This record gives sequence, C-alpha cells and structure tokens, in this order.
Amino acid sequence: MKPCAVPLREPQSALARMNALGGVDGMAGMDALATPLRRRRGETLCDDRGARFLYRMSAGAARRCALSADGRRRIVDLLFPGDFFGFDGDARAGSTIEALVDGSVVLRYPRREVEALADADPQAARIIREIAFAAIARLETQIALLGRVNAVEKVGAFLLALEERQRACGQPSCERSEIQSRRVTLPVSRCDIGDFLALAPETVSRSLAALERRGAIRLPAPRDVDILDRAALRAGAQR
Amino acid sequence: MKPCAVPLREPQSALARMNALGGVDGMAGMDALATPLRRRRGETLCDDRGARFLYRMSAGAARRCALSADGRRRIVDLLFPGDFFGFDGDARAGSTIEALVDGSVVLRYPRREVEALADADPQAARIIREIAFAAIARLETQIALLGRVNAVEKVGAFLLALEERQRACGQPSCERSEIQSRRVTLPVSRCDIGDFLALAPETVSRSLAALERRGAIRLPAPRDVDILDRAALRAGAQR
DNA sequence: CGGGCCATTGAGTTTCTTCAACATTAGTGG
DNA sequence: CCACTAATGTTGAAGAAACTCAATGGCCCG
Repeated sequence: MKPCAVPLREPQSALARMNALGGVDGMAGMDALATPLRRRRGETLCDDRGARFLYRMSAGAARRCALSADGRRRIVDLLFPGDFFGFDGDARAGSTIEALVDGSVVLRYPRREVEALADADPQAARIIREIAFAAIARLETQIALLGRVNAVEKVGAFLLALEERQRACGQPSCERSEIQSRRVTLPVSRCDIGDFLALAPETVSRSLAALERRGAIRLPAPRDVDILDRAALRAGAQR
Repeated sequence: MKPCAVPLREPQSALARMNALGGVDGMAGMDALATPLRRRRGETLCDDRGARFLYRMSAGAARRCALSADGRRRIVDLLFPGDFFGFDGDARAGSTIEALVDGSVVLRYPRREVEALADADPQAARIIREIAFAAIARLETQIALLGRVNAVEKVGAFLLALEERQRACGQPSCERSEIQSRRVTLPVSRCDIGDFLALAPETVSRSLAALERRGAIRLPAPRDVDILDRAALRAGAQR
C-alpha cells in the first residue's frame, strides 16, 4: 500500500495566529474576565466539578486526566498555550488538570460571565465559536490517532501532532534554533504518552526505538525528538 | 479493583431536550437556512471538501469515515438524529458521511450564513455554542472509549454510549415497548463497530458473545442487544 | 552518596488479529 | 414458492503484537 500524500492541515486559522501572539484585540473583552492560576509541575491546575468555568492554557503544559471505571488513569488531552478546555460540562466531570512543567499558567473564565459577554458582543461570540471549533479539531485529531492499529503508527502520529501544535503556539519550551530543525520537546514521560495513546510505557519506548532504527527520528535525549522523515512517521506501519 | 460507581451523565441538557423534540423555538432562525438531503443506505450523505457547510442529522443514522494514511478506513463518529457535525474545517477534510439506513436525512446549513445569523442574533449564537459543546462531549466520550484497554471493555462501553444516545434522541428505529426494556438496536455491522473501536470484526463478535456469557447482555438477534447488567458492562474487564 | 523517578531492554504470557470455514439471513429471479 | 447468491455473523486455530514482570542504567535532587 503506497503511503498516499494526505493533505496536511491548512496553514493556520485566524485563531491559531492569535494564540501564537497570546491574545489579540477581540480577546480583550474576555481577558478582563480571566483569573490567572500559576502552578508547578505535578500540581493540580484546577478541579472544577461544578463546571462553572472555562479555561485557557497560557504558559507551560498540562495534561487532562480522567479516571476510568476500573481505576485506571486515562490522559484525555494534552494542553499547550492557547488551548481552551472545559466546554463540556457533563463529560468533563471527574477529570483533573495537572501541570506538566513548573510555571504553568492557566486562565480561568467564569462560564456565566463568558456567556453574558457572548450574548452582548457578537465579536466575542465569534471568538468563542472559533475556540470551540479548535477544540473539536484537536479531539478529532486524537480520535484518528487512537484509531491507528499498531503502536509504531500511533507514536509516529502523536509526534507529528505534537510538533504541529508546538509550532502553532510558539511553544516557549521548545527553543528552536532553526525553523528547519523540527525538534519536538516531549513535555511528558513515556508513561504519560502511554496513557494518552492507550499503550504500555514500554511499548512507547520500543516504538520510539523502532522509529529511530528506521531513520524516521533521532533521539538525542529521551525528551527530545528530531523529526527526520515525516513521511515515514506518517506511514508508520511499513516495515 | 472494585468497580467504583462513576457518576453517569446528568439528566439532559436543554439542547438534548430540544433535539429530542426535533427543533424548537430558538432553532427557527437556523432552520430557515437548512437544505434537507435524503439518502438511502450506503449512499454518501455529503462530501464537503471545502468545509462550506454545517450539518445536522435529522433522521436515520450515519457514519463519518476517514481514510488513514495506510488506506485503512476509520469510522470517526456515529451520527444520530440531533447530532451536528462539520464544525472542524480542517480536520474533517477528507472524511465522508455515509447513510447507515434507508431514508436518512441530513440538514445542510451554509456556514457563512450561519455565522452571519450568529452575529446578528445572540440567541442563535447561544444555540450554536451549545451545539458545539455537545459535539465536544460526544468526541470526549469516544476518546474515553478508545482508551479502554481490552476489547470486552470497549464493546461494553460502546453499548452503553449507544444506548444513552439512542435514548437521548428518541431514536425512531428503536421501538421501545417499555422504558425498562433497555434494548439497543445496532445500526451498524460488526465490521463498522470494529472500525469504530479499532478492533477486528471477529473480536467484536467474540466480545459480544463473552458479554452474553457473563449475563451482561442478551442477543435476541445480531442487531438487537438487551442490556441486562449495566454495571457489568461498565466494569467490562473483570473475569 | 543514596533514593526515587524515568527510560530502556529482555523474556514469557496474554490478547488480539488473521485466515479460514461455516451458519444465517435477506434479496433476487426463475 | 423455491433455489441461488451475496452479505453478514459466528467460530476455530495459528500467528503476531502488545502487555506484564523484571532487571539494568542514567539522571536529578535531597
């Protein structure tokens, strides 16, 4: 089966550009509602059972965890600067957000006031729609990712998605000396990646090793990944 | 590991109730924009590469398919009456919607006009937000579902999610003589379920058989499932 | 320096997939 | 009405993939 050239994501939406800049005109109304919360690595960013708030990552990185019925932890989403979350009142109940790096900052917006703002200001409402659509796109990307059959494919797609998101939001933790380098800094442990992809941590490690053996990536350090061959990552499975 | 009682979804959101009724006051503005498309089983409902439209299932059932890089088909979403889709301009590119039963109807809304309506009418904008949030909740449910470890758990969670959605939208295809009966009518083949859960169709069949053996369900017909023990379905894995 | 966390690697086992055969059902046309 | 066909579902056996368990080494931090 030839690895057909799947069309990549379009350049960037207006929202993504705004996120890269860290808040723009239209955001002003919403920014007035925000309460910043700063956390250190491992701390819980927020635990909003009542679903009274919306959130937006402002700096650092975080993981959104859910406890499944059998007590196993599941990482439902990885959050980077610019990402919003907390739209889903119901489904999110029971999930907690944990900072992955020191100095992670999340902005908290009271849901009620955001709704009022949206009712009053069409411009703000438009922004919120774009935000929600971006969240949908993020979730769909992950569904496609989880649907992959084998582990190497999953990890490869994960790396590509991560690189795209770090590029989109001008991730501060990734010091890209050159735009060419295509280095991805993993903000999470192998264990977290495993929880995210529904794989055992050892399998994640082995998949990364396999990708390096095939020349798709290089692993200068456990948390640094140089992407060498995007097509090979995308194809994944091929021997 | 004790199967702790995970809080179920809250009764129903205002939107879900509206969907059950098939369109309500606030919808009026949007309904004027809709073009209904009727399809028979197996036909393509829409194939909107340009992402110029939003869609809403009105009757029947449909699957949203994506082709992954290796040419394998992936079912990204199952759609029932009331479900909206097409928010994600980028990520959806390349996915096609196919009717699962004869007489499936989807309503098509021009994205541009919907945006204009939202700008002009805060009430409509609010509806659209709720719609998007419902889609997010749907996607998150599926992510949690795909994150399950073993096949029996996945299939069990799938049945529960399906039952909830069929109940929420008053699925016409499910003639529930009694509210107690808890019968789920599978609108898809084992093969489709497999594509949805990232399992081989044979594994789906075996998982259903295993659940029946454990007394969690009954299978009067291949496409009919009586849910007998919800807790057992949720727990899934336990031997 | 010791302890803990993280990553890697190996060996054995479980689970799922694949391939195949067979049963069942529905639709079709004689 | 019946035989035929195609699609779908089930079941079995063999193989592959991923998981678990375990041991090792590196790194950071106290």
